[in-house]
Amino acid sequence: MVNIRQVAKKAGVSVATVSRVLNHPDTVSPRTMEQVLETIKELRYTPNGLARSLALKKTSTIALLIPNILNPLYPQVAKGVEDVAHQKGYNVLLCNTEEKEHKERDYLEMLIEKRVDGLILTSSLLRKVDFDQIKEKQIPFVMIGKNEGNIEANRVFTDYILGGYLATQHLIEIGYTAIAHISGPKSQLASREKLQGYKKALQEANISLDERYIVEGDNEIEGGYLGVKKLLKLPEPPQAIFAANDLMAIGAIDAIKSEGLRIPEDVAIVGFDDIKISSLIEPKLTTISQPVYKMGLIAARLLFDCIENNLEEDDFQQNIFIQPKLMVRKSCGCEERVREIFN
Amino acid sequence: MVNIRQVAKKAGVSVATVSRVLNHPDTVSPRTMEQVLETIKELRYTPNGLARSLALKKTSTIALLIPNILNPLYPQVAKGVEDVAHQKGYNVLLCNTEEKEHKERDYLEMLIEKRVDGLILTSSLLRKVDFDQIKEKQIPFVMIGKNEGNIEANRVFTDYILGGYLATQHLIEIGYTAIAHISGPKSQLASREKLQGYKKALQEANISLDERYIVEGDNEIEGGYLGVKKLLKLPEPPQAIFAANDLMAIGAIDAIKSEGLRIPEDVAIVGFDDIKISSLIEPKLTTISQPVYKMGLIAARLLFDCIENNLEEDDFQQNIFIQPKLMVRKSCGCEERVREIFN
DNA sequence: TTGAAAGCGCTAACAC
DNA sequence: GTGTTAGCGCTTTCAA
Repeated sequence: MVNIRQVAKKAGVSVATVSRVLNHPDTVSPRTMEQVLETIKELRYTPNGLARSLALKKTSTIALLIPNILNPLYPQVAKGVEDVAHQKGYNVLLCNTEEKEHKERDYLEMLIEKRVDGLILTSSLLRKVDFDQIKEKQIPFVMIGKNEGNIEANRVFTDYILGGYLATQHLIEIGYTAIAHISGPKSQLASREKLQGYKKALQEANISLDERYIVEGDNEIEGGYLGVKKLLKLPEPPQAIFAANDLMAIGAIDAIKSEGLRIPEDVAIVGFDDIKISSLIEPKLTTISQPVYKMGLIAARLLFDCIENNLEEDDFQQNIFIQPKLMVRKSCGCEERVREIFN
Repeated sequence: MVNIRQVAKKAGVSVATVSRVLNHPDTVSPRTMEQVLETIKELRYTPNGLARSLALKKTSTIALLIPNILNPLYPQVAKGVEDVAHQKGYNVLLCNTEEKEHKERDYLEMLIEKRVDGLILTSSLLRKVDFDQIKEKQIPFVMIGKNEGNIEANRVFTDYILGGYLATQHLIEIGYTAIAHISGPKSQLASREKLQGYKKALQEANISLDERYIVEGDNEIEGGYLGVKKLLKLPEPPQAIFAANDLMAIGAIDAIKSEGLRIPEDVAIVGFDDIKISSLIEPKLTTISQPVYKMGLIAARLLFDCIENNLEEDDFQQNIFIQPKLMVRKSCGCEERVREIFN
């Protein structure tokens, strides 16, 4: 591939001049400018970004680590990040960690070697040592979602305790008392927080906790399906279920239907995430919404703030809190209940 | 950040030796090896991949261009690509082109500058000149899906004409004659091919084509919704609809329900893609399946073949054809019809 | 087995 | 305005 020297030679100028034409057009005479530009076109010269990055110590590349690209939540985050990155002239390296700590760490290593300008970590499983490494290498990073160990970092997150609380409380308000919870993997902080919110709501309403009503899922459709199958086998099956994410809620709905039961008449469901499909399935899913696309945007902007202003990590440490919101639709049986009350 | 020279100095060896330890461990004495490894750890040295890539003319990075990450089809492709890339020790740059030709071209430019080792293009809008550029720069690439102009390339694709044909033919077999089609943007080859398959099936069955039965959508849920609204206003609304993708089919179902009509009794629906959600909505969607995850895998493997064997583009030009498959579920009314026949 | 040194292609400080 | 040149951090050839 043709390089800057060949361009310089053919244009009858120095490499510095060619470089100037590309990077500081205003410092070069119109005449030379034109000449150089022309030979660039003639030779089909494409500057070598590696060399450029090496000299500049800047790659114009950031990385986005997500646990599972097949969960519709994350493409939304990715789009948010990508949108602002592209606008800023950056590329984004996509790393799908599959919720494997070692894979995430693997990636981290590769990314440091590649000298990415910044990192966005979602639902990270990394530990303090890993973050110490990132900080030592002075790589700006932003986290989406909280994680174990309460790492100091710029962070965009929603309060899952509150979310879990809101979901459960809504079911309680409607009038249910036998409320089950299909949680995500307990190994994840997010799952435990949602569970905590669930418990808090029950407690506040003086509903005693039945441990059999809490089943652990995998945050996938299948997990919701299996969870319901388990719950319905109980001597006293629940009247309502709070699923820790929409995917599991969808699986739950599928399972409930397969048992010949109706939603919400026989079993009410509330999900979490408000993925697009949730408002399109039958019955439309009542769920807790978190604006993930926006979270991606915000995280990326935060990251670029760090990158561009060369902020020390400790300077500004922002924790941006995103409020989860209850989206009332059909699956919770809210309407039926209201009708009942007013008739 | 600490560099190879500092490691060499502290370890009391030359930079060449440090480099050897990292890249050709077998050519170095155990003693030196150990020493170097130790100082590497001590100094927390992470090799600079940029410099390495510059010297090696190899970045261990490939790029994946997709039109719309929010369409569940593409995360599947991305996962396929990412899975094999990661296994090969490569990173993947994700580029969301939003079906904008200029954005795709923009990206291409950036990617060439970054000297990616290879490219995977899905549903590309690029033209011959762009591909000429890629070829001239000798960047291996694989295309997923056909595109305008019939570019010579390694390619993994499904026959959309056949897919459209299969979908329509199935509706005809069931007994429908008033069959509408909600197409994707006609500007896209894929949309036109599906339409072509639709027409072919009608023609074969001697059903005359009614142009009012063909409406153009946007491949999004909304497009399907709007399409149905338009179709149902016709003096003789269709009994069945073939939607060019599942997203539009889902929108269509929503619209049909909102009109108080039943599926498939009043209007039958067939989609295209078989995204995961299709088997979970009510009624379960009959659709044409293309194994996109596998297509991603295959495309990536093909790409790495080119990269690793340094194949000339013209050498081996593979066109891998993936068979679309009809998935019969509920939305087409197939069962009802069968029951009718046997009663 | 190891070291010296020439490149990889670019940027920017410095000199003219 | 423009050219010369010293890096940026690595790999690899060649010689020892």
